[in-house]
Amino acid sequence: MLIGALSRASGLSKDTIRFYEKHGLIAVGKKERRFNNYKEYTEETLQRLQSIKRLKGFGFTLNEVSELLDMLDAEEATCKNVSGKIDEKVVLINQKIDALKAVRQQLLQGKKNCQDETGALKTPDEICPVLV
Amino acid sequence: MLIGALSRASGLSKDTIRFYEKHGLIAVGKKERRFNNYKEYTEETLQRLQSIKRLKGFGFTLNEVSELLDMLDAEEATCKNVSGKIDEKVVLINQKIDALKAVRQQLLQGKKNCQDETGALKTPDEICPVLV
DNA sequence: GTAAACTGTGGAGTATAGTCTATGGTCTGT
DNA sequence: ACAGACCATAGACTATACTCCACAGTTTAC
Repeated sequence: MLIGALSRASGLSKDTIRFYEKHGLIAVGKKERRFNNYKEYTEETLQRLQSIKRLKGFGFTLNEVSELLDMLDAEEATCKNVSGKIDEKVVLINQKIDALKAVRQQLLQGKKNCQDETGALKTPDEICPVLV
Repeated sequence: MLIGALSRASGLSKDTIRFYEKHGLIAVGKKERRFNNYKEYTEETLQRLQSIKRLKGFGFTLNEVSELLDMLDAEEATCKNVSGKIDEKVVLINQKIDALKAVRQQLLQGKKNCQDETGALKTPDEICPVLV
C-alpha cells in the first residue's frame, strides 16, 4: 500500500504519517521501497497507526504513545505495564483537573469583589479591582 | 528605574520583560530613554507587570492579559466588562475539565478490560488489549 | 586602566503536533 | 505526448511563552 492509500485507510493525512515516520512511531526501511523509491506500507503499519489514533484519543502525548509502542515492540506491553502507564496518566489528569479547579476558584473569588451578596455587580461601570 | 531594577522588583526576568515589551504588553517609548540609550522604566510599568503576573495567575493567556490591559488603557476595564471576560474564561475552564474527565473515564474503561471484578489484573503478563 | 556587570538589539532554540510550500521525479489516462 | 494525480525530501510556518546566545556599547569598582 502506498501512502495515499494508507492515508485514506487510516484517516490521517500524508503529512501526519510522514511526521510520525520521521519521529519513529512507525518505521519504513529500505527494503519496503519499490524500485522507484516509493514506500510500500504494510497492514501492520496501518494497525499501528490505528493504535496511535486510539492512544491519542486516550489523551497520551506522542512521546507517551511512542513509549507504549516501544513496549509493544519489546513484547513488554503487558496488562501490568500498560496499566502502570494508565495509572500515571490518570494521576497527571487529576493534577490538571485540580489545577484548573483552583484557577476557576481564583477567578470566581476575584469576581466576588465586584459583586454584592445577591451576585449582582455592585459598581458595574468602575475600574475593576481584579486588574490591580 | 533600569531593567535590572525592574526585574528584581517585579520578579520577572529581563528577558521576560523585554518579551512583554516586544509584544506590546508594556510600552517604552523614545522619551523614556536616557542619553545613553538605556531605557528608563516608571513605577506604572512595574504595576503593570504586577497586574500581568496576577492575571496570569488567574489562568489568562498573554493574549487575554493583553486584551484586559487594553481595556484598562481605554478606561473600559469596568467590573461589567471584566466580569464578562472572567465568565468566558470560566466556561473554557469548565470545558477543559469536562474533556479531561472524559479522557480519564476512557483510560479507566480501557484498563477495566485487564481487570476482574475485584479490580485485580486478570492476565498481568499478556499483551494489553488497550494497545490494539 | 581594565575587568566585571550592566544595557541594547536581533535572532535562534525549546516543547507539542502537526500543516504547508517548494522542488523534482513518477505514473496513469486519453 | 502531455496533463493531472501521485510520490519523495527538506525546510518553513503555526501557536504559546518564554529562554538563551552573540555581539556591541556603557558604567562601575578596584
